[in-house]
Amino acid sequence: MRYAVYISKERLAAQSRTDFDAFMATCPTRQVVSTLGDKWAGLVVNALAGGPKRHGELMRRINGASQKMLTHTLRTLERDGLVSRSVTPTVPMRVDYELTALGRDVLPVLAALKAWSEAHIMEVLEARDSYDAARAMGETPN
Amino acid sequence: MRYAVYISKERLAAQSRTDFDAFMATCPTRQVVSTLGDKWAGLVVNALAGGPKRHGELMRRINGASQKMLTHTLRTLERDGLVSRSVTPTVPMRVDYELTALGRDVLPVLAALKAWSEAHIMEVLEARDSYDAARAMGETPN
DNA sequence: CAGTATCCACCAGGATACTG
DNA sequence: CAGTATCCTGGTGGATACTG
Repeated sequence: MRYAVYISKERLAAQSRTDFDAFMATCPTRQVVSTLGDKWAGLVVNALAGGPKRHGELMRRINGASQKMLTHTLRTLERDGLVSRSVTPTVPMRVDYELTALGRDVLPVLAALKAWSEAHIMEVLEARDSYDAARAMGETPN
Repeated sequence: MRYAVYISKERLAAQSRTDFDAFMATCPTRQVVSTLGDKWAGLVVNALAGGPKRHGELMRRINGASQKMLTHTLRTLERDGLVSRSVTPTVPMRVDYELTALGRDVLPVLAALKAWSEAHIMEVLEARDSYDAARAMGETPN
């Protein structure tokens, strides 16, 4: 997910429902997944589920994200209307990020994704192991 | 979603639950999303929801995917145990792809994602519009 | 028909250094 | 503190041509 295929909402509204399957470029699901699927977005949204957080808090909480990517992820989420950004112009400045109503609305979906992943990750990993093992030796899938 | 960060299931099992939030590299959700989020995977799984399909059928159905990416997507899904591949060695050969039990199990999650996307895509697009409009003119977020 | 092989463009994302 | 700027890499994914 990672293609910036943005179409106008006018054009989208003009499309028939069946076109969604035919042309993925304009598929709403892909547009959403391309944001939510990007490496850190899910983590950030989850981190913000507990309430507003400052930039630094998120940095410490996410662990592994560079400021660049954290900032970029926050910008994308803000642009998509899932997160709001509020600046307090003190010195040093203070910036708080918070989920919008739309952002809070995604939480259940993310939770469902997370629940499924945790419930089935072992099966997936085992499938990978046996698949890889089969190729490793001379093509004997057993 | 797109980083091949694969860890052994032994190592995963050894981790405490809290580590999942701290180190995304081993986060089950990310592992699953990195497969499902990749450009065509969702479309393919959805296309297979209606029953087994041949390679050519999928090509025509997905519309826009190159054979390379379709094949690659199918291989990844097969490796992850979501799709099974069966070859009939006739001339010309015939290959059928089918969702496994695990694959069918993801459908509800995908459906939830799709439902949310279609329900809220307009809000997202509008948010993008006003965000972009605000930057376009001299920084007047209104 | 169902792939594989090769070449190539693009951009996500990391590292590092600097600013208001 | 919260960013921006720059450089650099590796992987994704498209186009095209070829094979069993």
